[in-house]
Amino acid sequence: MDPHLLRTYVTVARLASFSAAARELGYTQSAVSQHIAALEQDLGTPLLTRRPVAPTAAGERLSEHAGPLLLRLDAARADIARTAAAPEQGLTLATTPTALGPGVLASLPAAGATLRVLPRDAVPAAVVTGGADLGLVDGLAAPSDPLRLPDVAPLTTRGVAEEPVRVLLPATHPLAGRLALRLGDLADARWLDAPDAGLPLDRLRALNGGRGFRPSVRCEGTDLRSLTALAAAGHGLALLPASAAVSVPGAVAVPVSEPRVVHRVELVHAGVPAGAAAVLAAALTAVA
Amino acid sequence: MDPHLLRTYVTVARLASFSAAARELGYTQSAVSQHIAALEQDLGTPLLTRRPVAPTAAGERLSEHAGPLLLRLDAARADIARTAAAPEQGLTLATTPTALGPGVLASLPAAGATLRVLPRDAVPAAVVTGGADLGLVDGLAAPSDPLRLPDVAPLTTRGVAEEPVRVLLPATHPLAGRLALRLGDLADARWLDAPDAGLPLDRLRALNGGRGFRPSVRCEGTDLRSLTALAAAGHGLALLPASAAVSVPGAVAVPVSEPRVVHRVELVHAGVPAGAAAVLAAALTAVA
DNA sequence: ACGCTCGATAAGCAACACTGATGGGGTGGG
DNA sequence: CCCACCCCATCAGTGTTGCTTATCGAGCGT
Repeated sequence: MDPHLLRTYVTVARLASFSAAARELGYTQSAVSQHIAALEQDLGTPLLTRRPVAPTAAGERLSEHAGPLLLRLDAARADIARTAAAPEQGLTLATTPTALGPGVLASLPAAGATLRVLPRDAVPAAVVTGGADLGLVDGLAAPSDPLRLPDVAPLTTRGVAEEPVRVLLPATHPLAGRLALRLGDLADARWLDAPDAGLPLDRLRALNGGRGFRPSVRCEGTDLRSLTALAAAGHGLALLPASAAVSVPGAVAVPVSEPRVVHRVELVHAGVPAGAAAVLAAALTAVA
Repeated sequence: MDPHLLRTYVTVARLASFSAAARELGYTQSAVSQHIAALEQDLGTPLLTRRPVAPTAAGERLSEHAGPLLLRLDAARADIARTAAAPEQGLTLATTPTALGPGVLASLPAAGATLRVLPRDAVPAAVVTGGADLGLVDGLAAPSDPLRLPDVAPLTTRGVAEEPVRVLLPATHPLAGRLALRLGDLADARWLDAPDAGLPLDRLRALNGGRGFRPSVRCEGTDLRSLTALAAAGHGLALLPASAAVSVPGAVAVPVSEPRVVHRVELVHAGVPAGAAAVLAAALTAVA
């Protein structure tokens, strides 16, 4: 289970082609073929069907493991590089789009920081691999409960902000006039599925006992404006933090009364922040 | 970052000796020396001080990463072996000592299953590496909230049981006569530290805002009887699930009223349980 | 001062990991 | 229908790697 073999396996699986993977990795096709053969011999089972190239059941399992494994490997390497030498360059902050509430925005420095808006899972990854000094992740949680994060590497988190959530409904929706809504009443509606933009549909489904919250349009990317436009056009409902759920023409944002969940933002960093990162971290947590 | 190099690094760090690690791994001392040198060159920084052999700061970081990394590697290998061929042998159930409540015990089959009582962290590890078909882990949680588990590999969990917790106090303790106690009132007392037996002192401290709950005697191993004996002898307090906190002579178990936490037991398994494992899983979850 | 142990280093050798070339199987165009 | 093409598997060749044995210098206890 050499990491190199793992890396070629994932690219082959992704591109569904030995030759294309070889080109991308800078190997010959022969080498890639031998890599896969070595992996299959090591694990004692075929991982890919040839012609067409597709993962077998065992290969599916490996695909699921290989990503986090390689990520953790990079995280370890980055962590060590970080402790070995802290060059302290320009500060970068990775964040999900919905984590940028008013409190956070207020405490950003006027200049000198770069912001990377990423999908939800990519934020911890960026922080552990050194792609960002600090990260902001958000999610739904019971009040004052911590978020559940993938522990790709040792991370420390601190709560930064909590705010109520609202449902974004088209103005024509029968419940659009309500002052507050229970999520359970909307379980049978169609919901927008936008995992990159921080809309955790599976999380809602879990809160509801695994039922309901069927997805309508799936929306990839991290742009919130498109999402609200979709909701206004009646393509599905969306659950957003109060500050992000602005009422645009054609849509209204109604507070959620039940269950008692809040939109929570957490600051995540690897190790102990130093220099400019420490200043920003202090400013961000002072809001809370 | 070859896994082999990682493995030799962790054994060298653990044994604090190149030669001893070489003996344990079946290499020559020279090979181990070259392994470490290769790692250090790859990462561009010294990892160990020689004479005496001890990890540097970078080495400490690596130690923290290497364990989960190797565990996940084993988990991937075991997972693939599992999907490739399901031999379905004798069923083994890994469990923490305090997870074995009355409900769980009642639904165990009369024979044919083996039980492995392990420290808390070892249970998920055993399940993902195939050392056990099912696992039972326990911990403190808000009612009906899931536990926080290390995600060494994709695991599925299901709640099995919840029960109130009690504090085990020596009979001579000033609060021993109370009908119920608030944990906050006991933050300044000395507590038994028994991580293997499922007494999460750090978790209590976190609930209390990071303060208090100083450890007294540290008790390694998974034996609950020793723990209650220690508590009865006045060496420190212990927080246990109601069914485990039997009142022995010299000690009383008092319910906890605040904060509202329960002792929760979860069934954990990798993939979809089949055969005898599925039967046991169904029996266990039927209790909940 | 001596002997012992520990880790680093040098040299040798076998196994490995690539490359380039070749072959067989499937597919689409002429 | 057959040929040309693309794909992956396999083979032989070669430079590199990874391990071993052997030797050395340094610290430590006697």
